[in-house]
Amino acid sequence: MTSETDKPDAVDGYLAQWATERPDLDVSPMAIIGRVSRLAALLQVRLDAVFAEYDLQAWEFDVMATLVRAGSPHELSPGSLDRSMMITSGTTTHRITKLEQRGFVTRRRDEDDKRVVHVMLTDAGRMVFDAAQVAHLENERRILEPLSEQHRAMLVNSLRALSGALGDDSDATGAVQKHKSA
Amino acid sequence: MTSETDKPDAVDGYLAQWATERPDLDVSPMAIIGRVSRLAALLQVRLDAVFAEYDLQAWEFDVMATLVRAGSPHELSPGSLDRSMMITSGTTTHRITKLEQRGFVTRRRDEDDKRVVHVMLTDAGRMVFDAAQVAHLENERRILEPLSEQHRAMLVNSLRALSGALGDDSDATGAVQKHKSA
DNA sequence: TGCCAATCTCTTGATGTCAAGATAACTATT
DNA sequence: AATAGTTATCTTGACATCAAGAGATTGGCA
Repeated sequence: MTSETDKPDAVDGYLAQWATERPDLDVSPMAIIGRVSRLAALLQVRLDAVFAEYDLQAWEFDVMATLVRAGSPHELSPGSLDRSMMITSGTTTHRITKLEQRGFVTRRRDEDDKRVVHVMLTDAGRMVFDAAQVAHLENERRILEPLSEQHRAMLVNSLRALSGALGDDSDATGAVQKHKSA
Repeated sequence: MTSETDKPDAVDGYLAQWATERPDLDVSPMAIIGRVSRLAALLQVRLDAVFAEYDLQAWEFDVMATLVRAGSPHELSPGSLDRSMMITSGTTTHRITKLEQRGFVTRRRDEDDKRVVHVMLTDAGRMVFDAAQVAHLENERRILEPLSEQHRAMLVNSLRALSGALGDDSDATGAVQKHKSA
């Protein structure tokens, strides 16, 4: 089931401990799910280090990336940001306020629908983001550099399959319904 | 590079947006790193739902799992828990205190070295954990059920390769040095 | 037209986490 | 012994996040 060719990692260590302590249990799903969770945490540390060089938090980069990705004029409503970033509306308010204080985004009320706010990236925000993004992508490339082309292709394919198992299709804007298990 | 056989997921959507907005940038690393991060968040929601059925937070399950995994007599020092769980000592203190209040663990000072504390799972804690773990593993199996055996094997192998790229070898007890790149 | 339900943003209070440092206990060297 | 450095745990203050709901605005339907 698991290849013997690769060096055992920390999750292999966990699995071995469980095999000793609870040999009656089948803990094999952890080989996938536990690894995804652990790898995400390890990756985050590496990504944060580069964001810090630009005096940015990962969540600040995230907000700005979402605005840039949206295309010109690089503005979205708080509600759209909620859904894109898998966070609650209170968190979005907080993030926008902080970024506004730093001069990276501005708030503007919609004229037609006065409930709506438009969050727009400022020139200063765009400049910081563009610089950070280049470094961020270099960092990501550096992290993946030890992987063979075959391993990268396998990762993309199998991770996409896992996305499918989780129902994360391409028109899922990012929203996640908590405690609503289909 | 990326297979065309699988249904596009949300990350494919992001990549397409970047291809439109910044065609000059090579954002292909996101196909792996972005997916791992997103999948971890999506998985966490699914795992939390089952923990909630046992009135447990994921971090409570984590602490108890670490103690059980350690083997009889199911006790570890706070420092060991820090390192196993990739959290800071302050967080560990808080977690132990909360679990102690719920009667799931006890603190005991070491007789020989009075700096040291032993955190031990209580019978009540062990009973709750054992029940939750069975449900948790069932949940993980259910999540992975849509995946073919081939996809699962690919996932394990390629994720382990990514562990290797991140230097997460089997004697990495869980400790992560922040901002100490190489 | 007037009102009710839906929509959108923001507020509040609680919680888990971290960084930095305080406190206590041990160890090695003199 | 005495002291300095090391180790282990806990404390403090700041902060990002969430759940729940408040406040404001809009749109549909009587």
